Amino acid sequence: MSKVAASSNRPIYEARVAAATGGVACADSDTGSDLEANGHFSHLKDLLALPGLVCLSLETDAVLQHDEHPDALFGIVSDGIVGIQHVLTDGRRSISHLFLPGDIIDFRYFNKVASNAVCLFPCELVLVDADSLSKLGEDEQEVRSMLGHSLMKHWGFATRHCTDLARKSAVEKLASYIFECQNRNPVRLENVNKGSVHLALRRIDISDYLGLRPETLCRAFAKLKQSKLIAFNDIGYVHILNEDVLRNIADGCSVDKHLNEQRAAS
Amino acid sequence: MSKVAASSNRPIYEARVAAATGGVACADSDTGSDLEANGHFSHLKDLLALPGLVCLSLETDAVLQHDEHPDALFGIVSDGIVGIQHVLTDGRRSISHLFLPGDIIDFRYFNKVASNAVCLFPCELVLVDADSLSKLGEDEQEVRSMLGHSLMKHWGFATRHCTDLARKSAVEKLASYIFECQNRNPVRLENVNKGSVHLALRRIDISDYLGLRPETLCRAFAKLKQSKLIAFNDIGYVHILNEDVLRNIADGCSVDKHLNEQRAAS
DNA sequence: CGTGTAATTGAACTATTTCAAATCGAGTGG
DNA sequence: CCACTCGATTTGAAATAGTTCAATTACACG
Repeated sequence: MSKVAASSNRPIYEARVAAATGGVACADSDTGSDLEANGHFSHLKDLLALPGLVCLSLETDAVLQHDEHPDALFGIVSDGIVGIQHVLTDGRRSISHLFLPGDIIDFRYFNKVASNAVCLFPCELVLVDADSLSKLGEDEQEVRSMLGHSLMKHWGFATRHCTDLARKSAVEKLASYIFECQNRNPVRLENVNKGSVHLALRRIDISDYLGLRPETLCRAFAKLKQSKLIAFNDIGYVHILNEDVLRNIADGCSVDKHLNEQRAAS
Repeated sequence: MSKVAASSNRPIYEARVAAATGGVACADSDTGSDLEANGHFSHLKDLLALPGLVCLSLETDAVLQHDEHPDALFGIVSDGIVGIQHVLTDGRRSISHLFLPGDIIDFRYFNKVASNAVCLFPCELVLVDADSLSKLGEDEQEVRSMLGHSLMKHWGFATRHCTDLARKSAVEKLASYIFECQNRNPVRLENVNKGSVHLALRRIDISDYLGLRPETLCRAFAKLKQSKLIAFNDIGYVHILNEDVLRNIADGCSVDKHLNEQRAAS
């Protein structure tokens, strides 16, 4: 369980990285509880304390090569963000799925997807193989059950993301994404400034995730800002000013009506 | 295991319906093998032979009410198509996921999705609960493993569908959908006329699935037809005339270049 | 204080939507 | 068997949201 690379230049996950740098086995203080909170699984600490787990450190844009770790059953994202990226022959890119810290990447059918798992930031992954898993004894069954739940949860994310992509306008997609960040991001810092949501990704990645060009995404941000629904405070964070209206927009309540009202009033 | 309604006016699944009408327990001749082929699971026959399983017959547009069957762990679609449908407050509709005959709908996290499972055709569903499952004895574990695999497969479908929705043009989406039908549809009839693919859904449902308006979908069909890439034979079926080019389009190889070449040549 | 990348803005262009109208097809009743 | 009806599908023309491309600004880093 050696570390290949360390440190991250992002401020957001600093606390987590610091904890993880001490080694995964003793990451049961702070990181552990975050992971647990996200995974709804009480035995994650035991799982991470297993001997012989491989801990991967990957740089931004690194592709997760499953063939290099054929024994790995699943991987837990302990830091960074992994995206499932698909590139059309054309060159057009899209990100279809996100794995945030605490999320589990199930490798069992991974090879069936013609896309790559790409690190959108420097990432830390803990790989779990069947052998290590069997050392858990009677808890192994519970881990496998957790795997199933994790999978179902991610199927839900993917399904919801499809509804975002299918019929929503750029502004609606963005509003929906902001709430997705609010719900999924396990980072505790957001509790400090109430209503402040970390956007997790760079603009370009958000636009790939939402099926928009960066320019369009930028204009969507501008519209929400002009309409006084959100404000930018720190870099990478947005402050939700009117959660009700923003949620209506995310749910597809004739966006423009709301936006035009707001903009006319200002 | 009583049948509420029977018969379907669609020609496609006639064989299956006929087999299933004899009762699920004895559907191990034809239907069983189809289901098996789709589910990659060799014990489905044993599973379907379990006593006490609930067999649901649902009409078109019926919503699958999971609360009415709280004990059900999962359901196997034995006939018809179930779609996960989401309606925006606006009224805009989208279908984010499809369950075809042989597919397994996992109920464990079903309530976490704010969408409805809607029958897009008259459907037959076999519900499996934990009690019945435990009667399988040592095979139970294998069934649970199969559940995991099914889930992973469907996560893959959802992920791929996201890439279709995100950046592809109407024509590309349609081409992609045609191949999805070719791959996923377990109906054997398509083997009879080589190259003939059953489109599974009505135009309106395909358009909901692809995030397009019916008019746009229709124009996409027209373009593929004009370009001599597909032809319509029987109703609901398309014949693929140039699989290579169609696949290039589906993979996003600058559609219009291809289409314009083809149309110029005609 | 330059340098390079990411983010933003503007203006022309294009694909998709929208709305309205026509056509098709299955089922119904005479 | 044919006319009729209702819903699904198709076609057309105008409107619009998003893309494209080019240029500018902002920002982190050495």
